[in-house]
Amino acid sequence: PEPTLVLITGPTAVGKSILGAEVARRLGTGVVSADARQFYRELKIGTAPPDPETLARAPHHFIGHLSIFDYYNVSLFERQALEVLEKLFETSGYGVAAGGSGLYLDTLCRGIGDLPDADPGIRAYVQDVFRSGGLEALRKWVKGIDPVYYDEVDLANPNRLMRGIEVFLSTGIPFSELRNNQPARRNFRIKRIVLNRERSDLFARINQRVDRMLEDGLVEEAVAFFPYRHLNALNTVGYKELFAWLANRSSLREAVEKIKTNSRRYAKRQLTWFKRYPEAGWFHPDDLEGIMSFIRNDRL
RNA sequence: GGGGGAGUUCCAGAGCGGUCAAAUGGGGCAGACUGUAAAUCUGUUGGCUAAGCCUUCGGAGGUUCGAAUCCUUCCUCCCCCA
Repeated sequence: PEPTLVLITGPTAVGKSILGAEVARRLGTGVVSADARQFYRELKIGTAPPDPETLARAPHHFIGHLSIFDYYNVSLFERQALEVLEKLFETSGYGVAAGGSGLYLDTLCRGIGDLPDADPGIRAYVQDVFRSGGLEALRKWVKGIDPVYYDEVDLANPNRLMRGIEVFLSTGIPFSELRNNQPARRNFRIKRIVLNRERSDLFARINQRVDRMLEDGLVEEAVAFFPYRHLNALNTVGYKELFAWLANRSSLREAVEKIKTNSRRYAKRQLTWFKRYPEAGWFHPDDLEGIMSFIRNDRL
């Protein structure tokens, strides 16, 4: 039979890790984490990685496999994760992917095309142009090298504009031509589970989790990484707000509140993303039995 | 007790006779998203039988064709002198 990839996703703090580990345990397989911040081994508190007990329930992959100094991207993740999944499929016929990074999960399901990795030098150069010339400069540039992309992009979004430019600069081919929108073929079935709970409950959990991180030493962790605050891995909720405080741009109190509201917003953005899968099964994290039967029901 | 200042839409805070359902920011809500993604970006935010109408700018009166904006009075806060 075709192997099955069980995707377990949902907003931050909903309870993905524990449920994902338990589901993997029951299926006799392992967990591929799809959390773009738990990749970094140095970030031990602010990214809320699974605790030892959870990790012990099933083999986990892609948690702390990177350093904050490493370059990484979704495509790298796609290749590596697919490899791990193949092995999991061989032993149990199932694989579990748990995490809240929508783009990473999507890439596992449908691929992301084949483009050269970003060249750090080129990226820095394009960023310089943005810094000095602003959005206008980027727009003009994109319009000149790739009018098709210009008509498609969100012209207010610097990152999107810069990506198009960066790709053109490193390949000489317009981004709009290189981007292929056909989903990749996959040799496994996908069961998508979205975890959710009442919003008031979710938000309360988020707030509590932030308080717990603070007790666990989030501030100390942020202080330690302050010198590296410009690294992409540290442009992360929980750290960037504390960096603002450390740079004297806010009070500690304000920073903590900011962490909470930014986490809530992140959760909302995730929910918006997850709403696009009509085939997904939405469950409360406590409904383990419902989830297991959804996974085992071949007609769904 | 005397003197001065303030009460604005969820919050902060502009407005100081019409162009005000009311700037701006925050928060909320909704959304976008194929290589930075816990990133980045957008929209919306009094109600309705919606190109129109209704109810809002501490309360009550008043002036005016017309008030959040002027007057009277009441209530509540803040500051200074005593």
